[in-house]
Amino acid sequence: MVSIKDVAKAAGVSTATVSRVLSNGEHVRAEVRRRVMEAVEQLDYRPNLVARSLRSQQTNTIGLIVSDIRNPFFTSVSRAVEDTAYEKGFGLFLCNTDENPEKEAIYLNLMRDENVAGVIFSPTRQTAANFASFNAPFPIVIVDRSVGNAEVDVVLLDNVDAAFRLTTHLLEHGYRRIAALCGDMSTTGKERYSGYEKALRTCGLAPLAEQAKFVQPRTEAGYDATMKLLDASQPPDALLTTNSLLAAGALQAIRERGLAIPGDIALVTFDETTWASLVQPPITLIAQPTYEIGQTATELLLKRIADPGRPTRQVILKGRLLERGSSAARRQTAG
Amino acid sequence: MVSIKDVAKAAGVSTATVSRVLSNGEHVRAEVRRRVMEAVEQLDYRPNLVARSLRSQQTNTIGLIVSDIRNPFFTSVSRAVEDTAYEKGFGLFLCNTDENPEKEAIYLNLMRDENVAGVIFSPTRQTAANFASFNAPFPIVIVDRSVGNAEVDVVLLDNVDAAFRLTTHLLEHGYRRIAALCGDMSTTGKERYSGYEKALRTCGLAPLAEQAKFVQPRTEAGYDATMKLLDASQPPDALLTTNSLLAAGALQAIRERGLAIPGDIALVTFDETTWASLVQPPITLIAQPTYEIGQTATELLLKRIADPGRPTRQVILKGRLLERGSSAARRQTAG
DNA sequence: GAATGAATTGTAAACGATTACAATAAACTT
DNA sequence: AAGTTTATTGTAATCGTTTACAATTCATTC
Repeated sequence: MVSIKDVAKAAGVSTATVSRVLSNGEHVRAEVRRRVMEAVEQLDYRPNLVARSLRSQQTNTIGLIVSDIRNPFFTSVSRAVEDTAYEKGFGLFLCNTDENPEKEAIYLNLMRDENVAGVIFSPTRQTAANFASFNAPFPIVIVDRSVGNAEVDVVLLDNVDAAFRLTTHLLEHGYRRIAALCGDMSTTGKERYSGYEKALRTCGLAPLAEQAKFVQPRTEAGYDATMKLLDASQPPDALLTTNSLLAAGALQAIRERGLAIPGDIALVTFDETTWASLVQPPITLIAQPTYEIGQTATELLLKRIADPGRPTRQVILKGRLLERGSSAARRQTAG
Repeated sequence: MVSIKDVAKAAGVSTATVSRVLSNGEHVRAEVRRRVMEAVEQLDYRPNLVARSLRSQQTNTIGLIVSDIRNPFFTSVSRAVEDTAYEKGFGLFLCNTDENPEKEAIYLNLMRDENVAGVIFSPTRQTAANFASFNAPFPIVIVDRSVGNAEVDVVLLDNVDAAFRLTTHLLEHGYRRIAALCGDMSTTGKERYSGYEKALRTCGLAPLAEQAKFVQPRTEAGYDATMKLLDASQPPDALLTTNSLLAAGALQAIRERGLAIPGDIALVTFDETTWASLVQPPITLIAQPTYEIGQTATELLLKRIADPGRPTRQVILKGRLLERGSSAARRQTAG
């Protein structure tokens, strides 16, 4: 493997000069620069990034730590992150934590060991809670979740507002017994529950204790919880889930019980997916600007890497309510 | 940041001894080992992986280069790769190429610069064709695609067989005018076309030229191509697509034209997705063992990293045909 | 008890870049 | 023309490890 020494020798200069040419080209005579570039071409020299990192104490890699890349929300965010990082000359390190605080800690440590330039992180509530006490040697941008009072860059949806609107939409369409299935590991689930509750209270309703559940953000958990709701003595007339995995499970359960959407029960959720619009009836949902979230988070991160002292920023984005068939207006009944 | 020197000082030994304790613990007295470990604990020392990489000329990072992580097939594969790598103490570098040979080259070079231990790669046909000429300084395992005659580890589906079975399934269910939409950037698309054609010929049929199309593996392209097929003077009575993106586009088009599945046209495809089983009717498809593919590829890669001289292996997996409503038996007609 | 060998530890040279500092040359000043 | 800048280049230290080799200790053997 050809090193900077070989280039220096070939060009008849010192390694310092080669380095200068390659880093910015300044402080070098044009003629020498030309000779060096020629040698670089000739030898097909490519700087060893590991050596460069060691000496300069910085890498061109950022980390992305999410619960599961298979969650369509994170799939899309990750693509945006990778695109944006790529444009700016950064590589992407991917980590799946399964909402497991231990894996989160392990990966954060790995990021430290790898000396990444920064990390985009979607933490569990648990980790988010004592986030302030964790002082990483690299900048972190939080996505999709919120972290107590820590001074940190954040990009996330206005979850309370989004859930409020989604619930209000149901209320306005005549639904009254509205159940909610919320993810139990993230602040996101909690916040969306707040919005749901607020909307109900605004109409003088209270969320029924047995109808608002916090469950693991997984399809199977969505299925199980929905089955229980449907089999209750007073089943809901509408169901709100806080992510697409829960929604998929809920839909399966509803289908399995032979119930009609929205005739027997309405279904609304968060996150646009391929299936939500292909299914009959298509699902009403709050679409998050996933690509924008990933892009913004990456831009914030790169800016902070460039200028660690800059003031932190919290970017709160609004969701877009896509009204579709799964929550069509309810025929007026006695209830 | 605490370095190995600090640990050495604290434990009253040389850095070499600390290194020995941390690497395998051999050739060190038990008592000294204990002292060193104590110092490590005390100082919360973590080895700098960048320095380690530079000296030992190897990293614990592998690269994953795919066209687009948002393709559900790759989403799932990537998760398996990350899981398996994580278990073995390796990190994952993620790259999206958009089936663009230039980006492929750029990322392969980046992997070289980053000195990754190895790469799992799903190349375009173009790159696959002159793969033999590209000699990377790291081992590569190819997934999902095949590469001419190069001696290299490969994990992929038996595409010809899978497409043959899928097409035969259609034929057996009474479909005769079977069109195919194949991805145009990969060997996979070509191979699946072969299987499709072979099945037709076995029945004494020939694929109609205007009905077998190679298109970009994107939803929009699937939509456009399907529209053209449906608007032709002799539209097909069945449509086979070679991946889930094309299938989603095809389904949209069929819906938009108000046609019934499978009454007016059957639809079958490759790759299990959330939507394929939720949609009405559910879609008949060849399910790939995506997790197994990612896992196997990673295991092959790690084995080759450990032993570069080992013989290469080609793992050809069979797809599983899931017969569902979208290809239900056709009522016998004059045709 | 000297010689031999094994086990343990330290010294110092890598790995391949960047960069502070010194050295030299060239270009201005006055 | 001597002194002062300024621009260009090289020397060598450095980043934090690993590891070849030498050195030391200690037990074993004859």
